[in-house]
Amino acid sequence: MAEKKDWKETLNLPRTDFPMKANLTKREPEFLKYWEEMGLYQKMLNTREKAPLFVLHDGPPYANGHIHMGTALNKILKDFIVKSKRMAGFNAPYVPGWDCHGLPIELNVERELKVRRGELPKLTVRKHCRAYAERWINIQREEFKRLGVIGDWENPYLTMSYDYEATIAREFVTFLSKGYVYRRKKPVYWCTHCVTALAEAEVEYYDHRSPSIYVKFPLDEDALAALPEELRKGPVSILIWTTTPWTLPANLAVALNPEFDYVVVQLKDEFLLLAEGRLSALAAELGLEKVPPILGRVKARDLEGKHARHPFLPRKSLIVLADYVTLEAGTGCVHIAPGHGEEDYETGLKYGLEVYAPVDAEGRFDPELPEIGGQHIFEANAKIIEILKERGNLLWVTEITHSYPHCWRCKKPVIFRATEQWFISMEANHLREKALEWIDKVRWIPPWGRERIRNMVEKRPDWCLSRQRSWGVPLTVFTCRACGTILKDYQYYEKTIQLFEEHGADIWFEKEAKDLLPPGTQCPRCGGEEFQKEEDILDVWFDSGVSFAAVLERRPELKFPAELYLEGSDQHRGWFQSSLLCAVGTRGRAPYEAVLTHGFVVDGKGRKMSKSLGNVIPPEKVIKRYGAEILRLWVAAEDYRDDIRLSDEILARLTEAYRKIRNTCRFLLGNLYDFDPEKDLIPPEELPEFERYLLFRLSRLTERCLKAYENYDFHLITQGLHQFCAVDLSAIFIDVSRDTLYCEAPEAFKRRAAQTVLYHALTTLTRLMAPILSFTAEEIWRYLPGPKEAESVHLASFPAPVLREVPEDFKQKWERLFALRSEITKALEIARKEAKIIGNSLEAEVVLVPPAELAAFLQENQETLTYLAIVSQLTVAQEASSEEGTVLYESAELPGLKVLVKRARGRKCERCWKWSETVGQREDLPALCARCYQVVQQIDDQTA
RNA sequence: GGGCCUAUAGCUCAGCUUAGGUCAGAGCGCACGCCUGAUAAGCGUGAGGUCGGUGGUUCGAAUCCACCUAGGCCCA
Repeated sequence: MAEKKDWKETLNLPRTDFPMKANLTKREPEFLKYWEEMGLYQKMLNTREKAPLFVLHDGPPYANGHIHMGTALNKILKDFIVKSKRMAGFNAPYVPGWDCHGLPIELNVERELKVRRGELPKLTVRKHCRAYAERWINIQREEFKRLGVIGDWENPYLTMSYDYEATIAREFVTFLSKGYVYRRKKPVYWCTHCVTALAEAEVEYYDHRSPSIYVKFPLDEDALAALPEELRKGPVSILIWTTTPWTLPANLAVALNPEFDYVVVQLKDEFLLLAEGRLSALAAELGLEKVPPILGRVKARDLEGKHARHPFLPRKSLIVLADYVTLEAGTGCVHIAPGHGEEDYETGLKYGLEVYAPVDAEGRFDPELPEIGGQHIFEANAKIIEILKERGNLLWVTEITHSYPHCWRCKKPVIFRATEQWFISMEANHLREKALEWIDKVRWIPPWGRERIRNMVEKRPDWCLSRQRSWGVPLTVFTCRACGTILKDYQYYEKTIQLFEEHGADIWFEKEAKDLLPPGTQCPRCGGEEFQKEEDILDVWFDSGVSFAAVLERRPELKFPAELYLEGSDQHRGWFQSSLLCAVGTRGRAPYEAVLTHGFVVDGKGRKMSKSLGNVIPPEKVIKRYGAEILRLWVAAEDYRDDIRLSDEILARLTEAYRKIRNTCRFLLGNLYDFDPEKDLIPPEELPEFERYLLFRLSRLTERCLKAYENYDFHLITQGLHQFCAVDLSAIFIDVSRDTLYCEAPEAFKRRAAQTVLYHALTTLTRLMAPILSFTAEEIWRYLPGPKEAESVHLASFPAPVLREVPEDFKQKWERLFALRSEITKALEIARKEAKIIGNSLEAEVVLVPPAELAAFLQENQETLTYLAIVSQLTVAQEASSEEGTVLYESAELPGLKVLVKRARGRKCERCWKWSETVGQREDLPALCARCYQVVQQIDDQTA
């Protein structure tokens, strides 16, 4: 007897070099290099030269520090959009940018150089800042590229490039010349020791010991008159509490909360007005044995606009309402000095009070002030307390320790002090109103973005543009030295802007006003010829806010307005808003048609990532361990409109999902090794029903994915692709078709039909996944059989559905067949696990006993069900009973259906492993079933 | 404290807003089997949910309303 033949050689087993193991960490850099060398970005544009433009305008990240998960998420989402829009037929350029100016960089540079603000010349600081920003741009650029994000990385936009700086100045001057810009005092953090304004970020909080005083503001006649009858008997004073006596000289008002109940109480021979909610606390603080009796009640609203007398200056203090007054401390009555506090300032604006701050840069009171003029404010505290005592307006004095802002350099306490600042008016030219109109016209995704930015724009104060710092674009303003007139006309600044184009904004600090102005400039008001240039720089939000002018309008491949801005939801206050205001103010419309927002990256429990919680996962760590592809898959799998969770478990799950998709594609490739689509592809209408049904399922997937790309619903795509791989292909089509693919003759129609489905599935999946799984799609692309549409998958187009429509009864028939299949598998599982009469399903014969309504259907589809169930034999009978060695299962899903499972008849074919009574019928090849005998004969004939 | 948002099985998501009435679904993971011709693969079955909580509207709510709790972004 001949030795046992190895039937494997006669089978069409999968063949492919496509590796099962992704090895992403190693392979990704190779693809990046390949894309870079082929000039992929340029080619992506070239192939869509005449297509309609879709401009996604990049919001510039700050050029400081490594990228984090949030910036990675943002850039990956943008990459999905750019790639998918291109595949969908648009010309989708992507010009990344960086935000380069501003305080954080300046602070870091000072730290590196170990110098304080003002110790180095501005130009020197600026030079170092520029180099610093450049350094981080280069680092971040590489980090972004590593994520597989394709764009014009060689020509990004930088807010510090000369032409960009010139644009900033140009746009500012436009605002200036159109009358939006004005100058007004506003309190800012101020260090009297360092003699400088401080930014929020330059302030640190430490405990500080301050006087704590209760001060009486005697009511003026108008206020007394507003009191109820019974309270008018004697002098009544509003009682306030403060820890900064030195701000009292600047007091212009006393604020009450309109919601609180105010009372007048008698304390010894004095009548005091305060909030009822603070009365007992006050009594305790003063050490009183009992709470003073309430003489009457007062409505805050009745006192609004009336007056109190200043406790020691010959001046009145306006009684105002403010809802930020709390009952947590003090008396419920708050002393207001608009020149020395943020809230005081806002309230002052509301009531038309002067922004009064009689304190010089070094912290000394104005010389004109009686008794305290010329004294340093902190030293004057004691003197002021003494004066209050003399006037009889001090009720109580102690000391408290509380958290108080300090200068980050000299560690001394800072103050709020009003200084001249530049603003853009929200009211000039109806800026606020027009911005709100455009908010309504823009498409906000998700829709609540509109409400959010609307609330902010409705309430926001005028835009304070000036910063007392070095690293930025100067507020290009000239003022006449003689009469103080501000030059607002555009013509005065043309030369400056020209010089910025050539030399950058440094030139403003290098040259004098006369060299920046056109020759012979005279003040339009007084004819003066000497001018002063402004020294402050612009808020960096203005820099990025005009990116539409510097980038969209100036780059030939882009256009204004953009189709889309896409940033985190914090940018409703930031870039979305600054861009909107800049564009509406100068162009009369929003710079974007639509705004898409994403949430923030949080940990597995939904908590924000922070150093103190120790739950930060840097992108680099994920890339090193799993590869950028897994990071991309993560971005695509989560609904980014909410907060986006990231944890080890999530990454583990995603890795599994990735493997499933990859392996499914590998199987498809392996079974197409001898398939030439140009020769072997079968038109859908000629395919058998099972194959047609799968193409229909594939087409439904295609349509759903294309729609999801349009709606930026990437997580639906990921779920859809994964599910199709796991269920439609792996569990159903592949499992069922394996016999056909392996065992039929290579060119058999049945096999080619199955391969046709595999081919369509593969090319469709590859394209659909390309924007998301960019590396893997490209890898598969290289192995695709037949001629390719393009050298890179990213130069291809999205697939069209192969078989969009099938008749309704066809669909129903196949849904029914799958319902039956699932009942058969349940029965098989019982036979396998409980009765242990079979191992794999081919060892089984199934007898179906249908209810009457299914009888005909089962008869007609007996053969189909046999291969769908992957059993060796399947028959339909009227009746069946359970005997030894069989399993009888009664379906719950399909009432009346019984499934009998028993061991298959005949013998196992050594080639195809199906059981058949035809095995052994041929003496020359007794190990084979009839089908395999025939196939092997055929192969022998051909090779002979 | 204010504005906006989120909360469905261990994980990621459907369903909810455009009309409240299939027993709330999917994939993964898990458990238990099978296979060894996708093999550091593949297949099957199964167990998992008070739909964040409490009230309300309704004959009936995961779906509508109110409040609460937890979390996020932006302010104060």
